Amino acid sequence: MQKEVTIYDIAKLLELSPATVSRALNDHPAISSSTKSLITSKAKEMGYRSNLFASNLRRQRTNTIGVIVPRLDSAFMSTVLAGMEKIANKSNYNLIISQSLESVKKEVANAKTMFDSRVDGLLVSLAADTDDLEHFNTFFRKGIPMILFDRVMPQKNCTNIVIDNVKAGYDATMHLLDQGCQQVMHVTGNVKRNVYADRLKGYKMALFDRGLPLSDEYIRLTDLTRQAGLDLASHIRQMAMPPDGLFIASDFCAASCMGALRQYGFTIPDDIAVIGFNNDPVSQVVEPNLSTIHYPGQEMGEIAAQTLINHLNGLLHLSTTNSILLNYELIIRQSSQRVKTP
Amino acid sequence: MQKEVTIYDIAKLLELSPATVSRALNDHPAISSSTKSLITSKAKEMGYRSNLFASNLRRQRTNTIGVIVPRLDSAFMSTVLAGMEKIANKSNYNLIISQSLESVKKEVANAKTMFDSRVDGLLVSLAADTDDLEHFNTFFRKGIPMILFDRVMPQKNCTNIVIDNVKAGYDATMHLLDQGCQQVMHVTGNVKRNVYADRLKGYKMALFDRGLPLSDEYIRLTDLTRQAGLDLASHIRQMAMPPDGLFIASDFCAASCMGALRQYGFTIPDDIAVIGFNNDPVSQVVEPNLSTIHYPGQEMGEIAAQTLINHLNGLLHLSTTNSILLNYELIIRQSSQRVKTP
DNA sequence: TTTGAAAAAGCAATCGGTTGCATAAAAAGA
DNA sequence: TCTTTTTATGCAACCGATTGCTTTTTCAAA
Repeated sequence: MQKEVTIYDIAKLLELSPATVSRALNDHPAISSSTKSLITSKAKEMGYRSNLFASNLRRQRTNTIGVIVPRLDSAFMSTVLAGMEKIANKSNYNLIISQSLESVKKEVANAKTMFDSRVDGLLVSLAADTDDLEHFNTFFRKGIPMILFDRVMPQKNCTNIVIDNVKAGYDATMHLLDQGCQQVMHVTGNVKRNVYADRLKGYKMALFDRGLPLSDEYIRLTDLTRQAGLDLASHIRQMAMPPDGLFIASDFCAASCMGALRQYGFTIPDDIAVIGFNNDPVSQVVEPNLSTIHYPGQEMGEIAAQTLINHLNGLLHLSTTNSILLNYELIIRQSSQRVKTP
Repeated sequence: MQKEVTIYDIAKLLELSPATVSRALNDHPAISSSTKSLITSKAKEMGYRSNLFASNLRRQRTNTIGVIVPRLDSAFMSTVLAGMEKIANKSNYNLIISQSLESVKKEVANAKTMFDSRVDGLLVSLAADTDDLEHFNTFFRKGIPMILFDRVMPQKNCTNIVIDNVKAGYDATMHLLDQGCQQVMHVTGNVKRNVYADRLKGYKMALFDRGLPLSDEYIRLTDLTRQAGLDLASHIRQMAMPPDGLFIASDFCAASCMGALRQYGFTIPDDIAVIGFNNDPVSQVVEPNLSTIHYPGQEMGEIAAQTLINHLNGLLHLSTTNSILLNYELIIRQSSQRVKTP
C-alpha cells in the first residue's frame, strides 16, 4: 500500500508552491506554459492522481449525477441508463444510480441519500405512486438542477424529457382502426403517471376522431405484468363482445396476453389485432411479431444526461427549456397487419 | 442557497468542541449517552448533514463501490444490478456503475476512472475479449478488494461468484437426451469467457457420459444475438442431418431461433427440442414456452455486494473464500418436454 | 537607469470532519 | 481526605486541493 502522491510532493520536488502546481494542473492562465509542461510531465512521471475529495470539499461540487429510476431491471430503463452512462463517462461525471421500486417511500429515501451525497444534479423517473415533488424541495431550494424523464410531472424550473405519449397513443389506436378494427380495447398502467394517462388520452382522441363510442368496458387499468396479460386474455375470452383490436401500453404484457389469446383459439391479427408499446426486444421474438411504438431509450438517456451536464457547465440554462420532446416511431409488424401491402 | 450546518455550528451552540460533536454523531463509546442524545437531537433540529467529502478526505475511504459490467441493457445484468443496489443502499454504500460494452479498451478506461474515484471496492464482470487482469493491478497493489461475478477469471486474492456452468450445461444437455434427443446441438458465445467455455464443457461431458459421439458440426460459436438465432435456424434447415435437440446458451437467441425454425416447418419440441439459458423474461412469453436454466441474477448481485461490504467492514476476509457457487435451476417448459408426465 | 505595468508565482486561509494525545472531571479505592 | 482509575471532553494537527490577495519577477517604455 504505497503512499499517494500529492501536489505537495510535486511542489517540493520542483521547488515550487502547491498553489502553482494546482493551477498548472488545472490549466490556469496565470501559469507560464513552460512551468505548466514541467509540472504536468513531472506529475505523470510520479503517478500523481488528483484527490477528488479534497477537490470536492474545497470546490463544493462533486462531478456526480444522481439517477433515480422506478426499476433497474426493465429493458427500457436499462437502455436509458446505458445512454446516460455513455454521456456521463465521456464528460467525466460519475453516476450514482438507485431504484425506487415503484414506491414513493423508497423514492424519498433515495432522494435523501442523493442529497447527502451532494450530487451536482439529478435525473429522475418517478415511481408509480408519487403524488408530488415535495421530497425534492431540498434540491430546488439549493438550486441543484433536476431533470425528469419518461415518468414526469409538471414542475417549475424542472425540465421534462418525454415523447409525445398522447400522439403515440393516438397513432397506435389509429393504426388499429386503419386495419379495420371496430372495437379497440386499451390496456394501460397506473394513470397517475403521465405516460399512461397520456396514452389513454390519445386512445380516446382517436376513437373520438373516428366518431366511435367510448366505453369503460374497453379500457382496463392493470399493472402491465406478465400475469396481467394472462388475466386480460381470460377476461377477453369471457366477454360478450370481445374487442377486435388491442392496444396494450407495454410490449411484455402484450406478448404474454397474445400467447394466451392464441391458446384460447383467437387468431392474431385476424380476430384481434394487437399493438404494444416500447419496442422491447421481446416484440421481435414473439409469434407473431408484435407491432409497437419504438421508444428511444438510449437517446432519452443521452439527452437527459447531456442536458444536465450542459447546464452544470454553464453552457445552457435549464430554465429556458421546460420540456424536450423526442420522436417515437410506429413500428408495424405482423400482430396488427391485416391490410397487406403488395 | 442557505448555508450548510457543520459540526462547528452545533459545537458552538451547545458550547462543546467539534471533536465531541463528531464523536457523538458517530456513536463513539467515549461520549456519555446524555451528551450524545443532546447532540443528535440538536443536529436533527438544525438540519445538519454530514459532509461526506470532508469525511472521506480524512478517513481515506469513500463508501463507494465501483461496478463494471459488459452491458447495462441486458435483462440478466439489470437484475444483478438491482440486487447490488438493494444491498449497497441498505449498507450505506453508493454504487458507481459503468459499462465496458464488451471491449477491453473501455474496460481499462473504466477501471482507471474507478481508481481515480477511489472506490473502496470493485465488482466486475469481464468484457468478451478481456485476456488478463493487468488493468486491475493498481487495485491489487493498493489492496483494494475486487470481486468478479458471472464472467470471471481465476486470480489470486480475488473472489469469483458464479454458478456451476459446467454442471448447468451438463444438466441442460442431459435433459434433452432424456427427452429422447439423439443429436443435440450446442450454440454458445465467445469461449474465451468462462461461462460459455464451461457450458460447452458440460455439453461435451453429457454426450460423453451417454457414449454419444462429439462432432464439431454440432457446436456453433456465435454472438448469441437475435440475428444469430435467425442465422442458426436457416443453417439448421440446410443441414443434411439437422439436430433434434438444441441447447442455446442464451434465451433471447434461442427464442428468435425457435420462431424461425417454426416458420421453416419444424415442430418444437417434437422435431427439435430446445433449451435456452438464463431464464430471461422472454422465455415465458415465446411460443412454446422456453425451457431454460434459471440464473439467479438478483441473488448474485446481492451476494457480490454483501460479500464485498462484509470484507470492507472487516467482517470477512475475502482471501479466505476464493469462489462462491450459487445454485441454478433447470426449468422445464414446453419447448423441450416430449416425455409427458401424467 | 528608473519607473510602471503586466505576468508569474507564493502565502496562507479555507473546505468540514476525524483522531491521537492531553486534560479535566467524576467515581472508586485506600 | 487523598490517591488512583475510569470516564468524558478538548486541543490541535491532519486529510489535499483551491483561491483571494500579495509579492516577486520580467520586460518594455520613459
